Amino acid sequence: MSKGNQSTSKKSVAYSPADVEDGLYARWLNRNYFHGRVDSTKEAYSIVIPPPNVTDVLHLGHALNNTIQDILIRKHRMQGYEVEWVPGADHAGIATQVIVEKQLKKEGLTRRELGREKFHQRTSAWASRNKEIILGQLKKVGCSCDWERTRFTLDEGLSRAVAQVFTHLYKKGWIYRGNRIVNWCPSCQTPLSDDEVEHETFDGRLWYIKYKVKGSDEYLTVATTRPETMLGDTALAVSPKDSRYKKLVGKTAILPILERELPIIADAFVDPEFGTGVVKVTPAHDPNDFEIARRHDLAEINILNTDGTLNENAGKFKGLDRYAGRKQVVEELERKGLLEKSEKYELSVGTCYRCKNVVEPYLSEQWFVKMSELAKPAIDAVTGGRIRFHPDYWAKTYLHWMENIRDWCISRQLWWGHRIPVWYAEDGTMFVSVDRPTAEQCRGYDPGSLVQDENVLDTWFSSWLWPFSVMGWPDKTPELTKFYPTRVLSTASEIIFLWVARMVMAGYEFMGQAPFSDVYIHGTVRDANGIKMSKSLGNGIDPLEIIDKYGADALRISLVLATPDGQDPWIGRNSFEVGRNFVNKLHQVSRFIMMRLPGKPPVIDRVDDSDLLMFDRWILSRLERTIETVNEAFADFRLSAAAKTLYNFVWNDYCSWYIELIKPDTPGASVREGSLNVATYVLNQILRLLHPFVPFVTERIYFDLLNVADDCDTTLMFGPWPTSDGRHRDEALERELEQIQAVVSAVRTIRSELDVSPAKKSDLYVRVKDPALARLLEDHIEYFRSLARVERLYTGVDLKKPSLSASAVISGAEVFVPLAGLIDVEVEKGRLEKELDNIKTHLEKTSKKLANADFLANAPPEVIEREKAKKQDFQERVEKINKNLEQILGW
RNA sequence: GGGCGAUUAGCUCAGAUGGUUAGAGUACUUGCUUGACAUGCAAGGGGUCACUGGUUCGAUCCCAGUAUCGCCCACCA
Repeated sequence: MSKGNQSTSKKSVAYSPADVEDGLYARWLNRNYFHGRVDSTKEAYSIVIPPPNVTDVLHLGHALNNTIQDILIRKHRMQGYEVEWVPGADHAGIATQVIVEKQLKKEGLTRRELGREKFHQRTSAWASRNKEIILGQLKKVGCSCDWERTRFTLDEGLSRAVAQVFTHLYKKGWIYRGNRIVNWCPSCQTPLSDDEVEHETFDGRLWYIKYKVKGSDEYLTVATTRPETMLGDTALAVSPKDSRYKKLVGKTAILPILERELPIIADAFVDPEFGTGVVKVTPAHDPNDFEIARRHDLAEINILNTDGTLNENAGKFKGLDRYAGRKQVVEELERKGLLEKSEKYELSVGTCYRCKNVVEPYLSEQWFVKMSELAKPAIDAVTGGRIRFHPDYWAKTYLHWMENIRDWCISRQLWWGHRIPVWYAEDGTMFVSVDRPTAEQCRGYDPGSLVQDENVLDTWFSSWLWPFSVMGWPDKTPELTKFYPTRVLSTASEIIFLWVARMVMAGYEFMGQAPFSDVYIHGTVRDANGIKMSKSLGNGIDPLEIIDKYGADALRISLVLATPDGQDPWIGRNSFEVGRNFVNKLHQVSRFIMMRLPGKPPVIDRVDDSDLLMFDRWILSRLERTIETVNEAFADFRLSAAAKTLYNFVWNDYCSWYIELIKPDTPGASVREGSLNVATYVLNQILRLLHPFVPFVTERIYFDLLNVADDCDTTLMFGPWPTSDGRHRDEALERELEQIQAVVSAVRTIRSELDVSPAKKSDLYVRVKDPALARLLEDHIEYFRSLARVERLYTGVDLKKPSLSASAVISGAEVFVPLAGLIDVEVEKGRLEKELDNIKTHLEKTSKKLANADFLANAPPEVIEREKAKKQDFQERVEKINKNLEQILGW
């Protein structure tokens, strides 16, 4: 066989996730492993998925978020909890409607032409298609959701919950209908809640408009960023404290163009320091002006149509778009000499979070939820520590919003969503009821003649109920009893207000307790350049593409490793190689072990303590330390740290050192039985610890290790999860191994720097300070012989340096490798001088410290002792290196 | 205007009641087809821990300020 063929045949031993993942997932599903049982006696651990919007297929952010949840779920399932992870999707009111209307537009249709019924059918079909795609994606990622309990925010059950909540709050007086200034999106033609508005900074202008004072030649100048709104002015206002304008209060000004008479009023809202100190009052298009108008009983003139064009109140500007209207108003003012000036002005304007158009403050009649009472228990829950944020600084953000909470505009002039459960009689009488009012409920009216409110509810009005509505509320279901409250809510920071905060309020109001105890806030996924991934920028990465190329396990562990706690991960396509390589490494080391295993079933769950050699005890000590660190990290929701700990343990301690140390020198020879047992035991523990992160490859290896048929009942999924009793922890042993590692590394460095072929073995001389180290090395030379390419080992306290040998000085020992004919004197000299410089620097630092009387007087004794020991060590090494250098010069 | 976070190797990030020779991955350089793995092994180079002060015997770590970047909140007409 040619070399080329060999290398291709070698490639085939690489782990192939595509051959493993789908089959295992189907198997888990078939066996119903993901289903949470309400009649279980085990303690419950539940999570509800943040329901993805049906508008989008999953992106990397979802992959990350759901991987995090799956890790928590799988770990607790292994720990013996009765686990429930409720999946589902959100109907995403505005977002979905905007997309479907765009599709209609392409076909030359509008939703009105189609009619409400047909529009709803069409949207519904589109949404459920997307929902299936999304749920399929979650399965590809490996999420162990309870698919029997999949929910959709528009499901019948959840819709009943929504209507129930509406009527409940209405009866309490916490839902009201009123004329208020709302954030109106002229493109979506619906109001938005304050939290759905995104503020952006724009380069705008400030126009100074002159208003004539009636019966005089005086003019008042008013500055505005939206000159077209002057068409809706119903007053001018000044500060009551402003002496400049005192005499004008009570007089009348003339609105330019429309020539309407405007009262000049005094209101404390006006800041005399700002602008000209005079404010135009446009009650229908500015929230402050609206308040002023209410105080002064002013008229409210709406100048806009719902689509953002000017209406009949705009006079000759009627029909113009708001911006065209602005331009023409400015031009006309200029012609009339009523525009004093205009200047550049940076302003922040609200935009629609769905369609990105600039929203208009707009007076209309809408439904609102009064929030102040709802917020109280939700504030207490966080200040009282019953709900914890991770990282905890998000609690501040949450509390700041809660403490300044404003009423929530919940009605939307859309068709896609939960219809408001309010019915009207012809005379305007209103009935609020979960279902169409019965004859009894609307006495005196024919129930059939009642007309339901045309509008729907904010999409968040259903998602804020999610933690209990998915479990069947308002019915008292076994699911609610067993699985409410949930444990953890995992999400990115963007929806803390829109969703998390509101869920807490709903949890207290309707269930009497918090919906979860911990809120895990992870970062927002950014691309390799730090730009937020988004559809519109096209910099997103499709998780399925990554799964196809690298596998779901690689996707998962790579995401977790790349996501620092609380910070935004920067992810490029090659970020996933880290995980792919790691998964393969795990697969390879398992192969190594399995190749050595005798035919009989291996012992995987215990070790024989009486049959342990040094390295066996060492890896067990390291394992227990790793288990402790991982469990601590989980307790603090530091998943990335847990993953990193495991990554390092597997790759460095287990593969690079332990396996290499127990690997027999001669090819094909068997590994010592006791060590093979330890290696297998540790592998089993590794598989368990890693299973939440990389469920597929670990389960696959587990089957192979036990050599079980695919249709057996074996699985890692139900644990046990590793714990440590510290029985094998041995610090002294770990120190000893570090000494061996230091010797091996020193030899490797010498050989590498002097360019010695790995094929060539060499002798090793180690001059030790403490005979114990000599014994340690002598006793274990057979284990590290091949790691350091050692032919014969010589040790001793007074060992003579062999001639023509390269040297290295480490703590407590000198290492000599005789390399007659291979040493380039200059290279060796360079090496030693460099090391000498390095040690000298440290020696200086330490000496300086110890020469400082203040240090000696104040530092704790153990710190002084440590410094002294360091100083001595450095000193000895400097002397030794110097000696070795002298010798070289003699060559 | 207010608040929050970040600033450590070319890049992405760890780090510690304040005393470690400041680490990892990646990229880079060199050597290696070694009977688990080239998706690998070994070795190497690379850092005034953003800046300025302060506290301290000692600061990359604590405090204050500055700068830069990012995010959130806010009725600056």
